[in-house]
Amino acid sequence: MSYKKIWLNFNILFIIVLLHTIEFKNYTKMQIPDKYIPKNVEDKWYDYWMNNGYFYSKPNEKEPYTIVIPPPNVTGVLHMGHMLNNTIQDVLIRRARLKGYNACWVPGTDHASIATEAKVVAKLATEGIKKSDLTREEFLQHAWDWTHKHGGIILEQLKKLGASCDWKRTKFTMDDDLNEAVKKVFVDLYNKGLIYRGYRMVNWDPEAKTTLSDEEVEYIEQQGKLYYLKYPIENATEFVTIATTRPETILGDTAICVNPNDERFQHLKGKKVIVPLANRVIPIIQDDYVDMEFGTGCLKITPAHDPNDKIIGEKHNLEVIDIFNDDATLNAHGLHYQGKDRFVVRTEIVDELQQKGFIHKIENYANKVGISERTKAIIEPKVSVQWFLKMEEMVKPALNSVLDGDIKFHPKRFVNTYKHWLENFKDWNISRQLWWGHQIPAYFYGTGIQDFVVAESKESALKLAQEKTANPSLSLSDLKQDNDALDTWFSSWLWPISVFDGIRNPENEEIKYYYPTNDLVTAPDIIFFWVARMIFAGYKFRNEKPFSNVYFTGIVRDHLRRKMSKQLGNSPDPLDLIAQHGADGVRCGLLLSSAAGNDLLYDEELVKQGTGFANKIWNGFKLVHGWQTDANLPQPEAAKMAVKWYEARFQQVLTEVEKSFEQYRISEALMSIYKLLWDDFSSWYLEMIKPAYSEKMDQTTYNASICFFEDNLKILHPFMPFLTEEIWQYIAQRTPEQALIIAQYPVQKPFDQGLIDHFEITKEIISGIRTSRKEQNIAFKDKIDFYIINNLNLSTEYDSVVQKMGNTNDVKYVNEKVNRAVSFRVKTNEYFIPLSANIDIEAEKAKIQQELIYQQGFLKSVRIKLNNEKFVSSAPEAVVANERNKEADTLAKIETLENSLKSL
RNA sequence: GGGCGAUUAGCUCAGUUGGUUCAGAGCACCUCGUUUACACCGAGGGGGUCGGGGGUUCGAGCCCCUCAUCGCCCACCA
Repeated sequence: MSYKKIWLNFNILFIIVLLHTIEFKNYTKMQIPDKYIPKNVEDKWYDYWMNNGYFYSKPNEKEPYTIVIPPPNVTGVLHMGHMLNNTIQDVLIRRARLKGYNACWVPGTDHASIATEAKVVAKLATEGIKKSDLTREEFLQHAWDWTHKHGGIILEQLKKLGASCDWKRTKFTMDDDLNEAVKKVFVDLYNKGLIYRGYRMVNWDPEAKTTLSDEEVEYIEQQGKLYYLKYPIENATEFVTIATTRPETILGDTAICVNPNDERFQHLKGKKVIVPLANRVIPIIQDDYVDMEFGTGCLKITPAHDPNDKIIGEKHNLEVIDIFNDDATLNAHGLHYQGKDRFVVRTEIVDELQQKGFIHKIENYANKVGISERTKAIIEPKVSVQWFLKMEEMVKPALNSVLDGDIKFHPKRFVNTYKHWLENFKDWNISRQLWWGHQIPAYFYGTGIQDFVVAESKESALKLAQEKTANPSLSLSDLKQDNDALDTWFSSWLWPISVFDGIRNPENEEIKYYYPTNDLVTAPDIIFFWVARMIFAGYKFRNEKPFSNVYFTGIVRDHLRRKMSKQLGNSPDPLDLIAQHGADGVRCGLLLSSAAGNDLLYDEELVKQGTGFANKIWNGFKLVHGWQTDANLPQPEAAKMAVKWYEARFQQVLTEVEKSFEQYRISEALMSIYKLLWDDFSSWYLEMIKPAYSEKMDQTTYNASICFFEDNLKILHPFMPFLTEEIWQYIAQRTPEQALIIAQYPVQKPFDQGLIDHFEITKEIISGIRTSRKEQNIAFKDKIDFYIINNLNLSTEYDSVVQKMGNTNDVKYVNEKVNRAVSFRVKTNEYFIPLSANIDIEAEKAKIQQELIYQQGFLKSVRIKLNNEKFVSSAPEAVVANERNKEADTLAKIETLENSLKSL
């Protein structure tokens, strides 16, 4: 044969082999990728879920499980807080879906009145357009354009995370139907006398030029100064010295106040002082509000710009002089400072006062100053006519439901915060001098403060106005709708009801089916803004709670405990993170360390742990998937035990997971599953049943393993939806009805605790073998002999497991110690591994000696307890019996050890 | 100023009505190891007087008092 022929034959042979291989593979199982690469599969499965409509929900015969999303700002972008929050919601929803509930997660966005308006104003400013140059309609057109351009991006981002929202239900708080709900509620509350118009001290944001609710004001400490000013007493040469942090407001002063009990100022009674610079004459009044200890004991009263001064002013019928324009520049009352900003004026007026000798002294002084949550502008207290909602009667049911536990907070401690706030709640200022929002449905027909009617439409307003004025000739053009918009929260407090159209159509099928919702997942910083108000609304408009559980997430911080923020640049871009590590990894990473209400210290290591976990599971699947079976093979003893054990262990963990979820300990649930799959399933179960290299597996074990794998995937799916669906679909060809996302969650069954306990002992024995191997430098691949002195008469059914996992020959039972062997003890049984080489007797002795010392010490501590009469007489019987058992066990163990020592 | 919460291993945290060896988990760390699923691995290991002090109890990480430190929320001291 020539070389050419040989070469040709070789080629032919090669081709035949190759063809055979290809045919063989097609014939058996799907080829699976060697690595799990999230970005290759995540979009595929999300589209699959969407296309098959698994996220969609409509009322049916099943029990509903409902969550309404905390609607993010419509033009917002996803940040780490959203990621955490929505991951938790998705876990809850997916789990409910698997458990057979009709799971409904309603997504949507909030118009975020002040935040969005500020963005639009800023955007217009870059184009050289001022808000004040536009009509309301023109401005709103810009706002809508902006909303359409940026709105909903955040919802698209949530899809990348795997959020299984019912997207057909997506709502926006300014949708027409939601707007109607807001109007209806406003009119209703007005007609019941709960909404009123009042002239009150409110928080004024000079930047956004609107009022704010008390909750929208944050207080920050500021290093300021305390100015001591001298006011000349009328017709005298004397001065009265007052202390103030805001010298510019002297121009609005309408009195000086002292405490009536203050001896120092008795002679001033009935006198008057002259306001420096303004040269107005104002009275000296007395009120015990004044703290005699603070400052000079004299207080200047500026009713227009200080809430307390306002109260005193009302009490003493003082004049109110407002010195500011809407942008906090001074108005005509500001004399020659008119038109200048309040802080500029502060500096200048101090100079002038100094020059003119009105300043006694200036001290450094730290005080708190209120700033706008949104614009960060310093709040100016100001009196103006605004709309208010009476809260008094709303509070009671809302407080009771939480105190009674009808609505549960997780963690519980937020109940205190909630209670304290509700007990001190003042009427809610609901009007805003903004355009972007729900316009107040009040219509003015005159200029008087009460010349208005409230109605859902202009047409019905007209009728009311005609009746009220007894003027039938009043026409639509005589009516002018209130310019103000409502506080954002006045629409979002209806969210759990309005998304199901429960305000306009209280009897509709959807609201009756889905309401009350089950769980609310949100950040604690909006407990007052939103959570409390939804509870108010629930009882007010449905006479029922809006949800049963509130899960408060923590704040996502970096590893230095700094809050993640754009400004600091310490927040990773969530989408980059997902692209890089996969949604499952990110979800896992976020959940692994986020107990409810605890802040989460984000660390990329956690995400890596998540991806590592995904990889581990994938590899386990590769192993199982690669096994070839032989129906004629009997099931090995070790595999039989492994199957029985894993069945029980799985059930045990399933129970743990249920319990964790009941308590909303979601990270704990994930950790239980993590350990089950990594330690129990991969490190123990799979190793126990794994056939030797190139050998086949029996059908029984194989089938059981596939079942276990499927059950594992089911319980993991809520946490890692993409990976689990991917593997699920590789395990078998599935129809859309058989997708994992809608599979049936494993059913809880009783399990054999004794079996698990016994296996724990077996693990200890195997661990003992491994330790001995290590100490003696015996490689794992070398098979060893193994002997037991079985004092406990443990059953031998686990011997096969020991043999396999310890790589030993048949386990041999003996009555006497084995010579030339190392030994270890589990419970009171003793185990021996004979050595071919000489053993180090001294080392062995030392080891036993050490164990002996520990046991003797332990015995001593047990006996101290048992010899204590008071312990024996007052401790519960079970506890005492336990101590006696410990004593007996320890004695037996000590005996064993002493014998060993002797025999050496 | 008032209230709430925290302080446990190098880090992040569990520890459920005081009682089984209760001082734990994950990560990190150290040692050894390619036994073909996985080095994103396996086996083994070290590490904490549970913030300090006092008290109650037969028994305290857990209950009480007190001090210290940190965090959060609320509040009109000019």
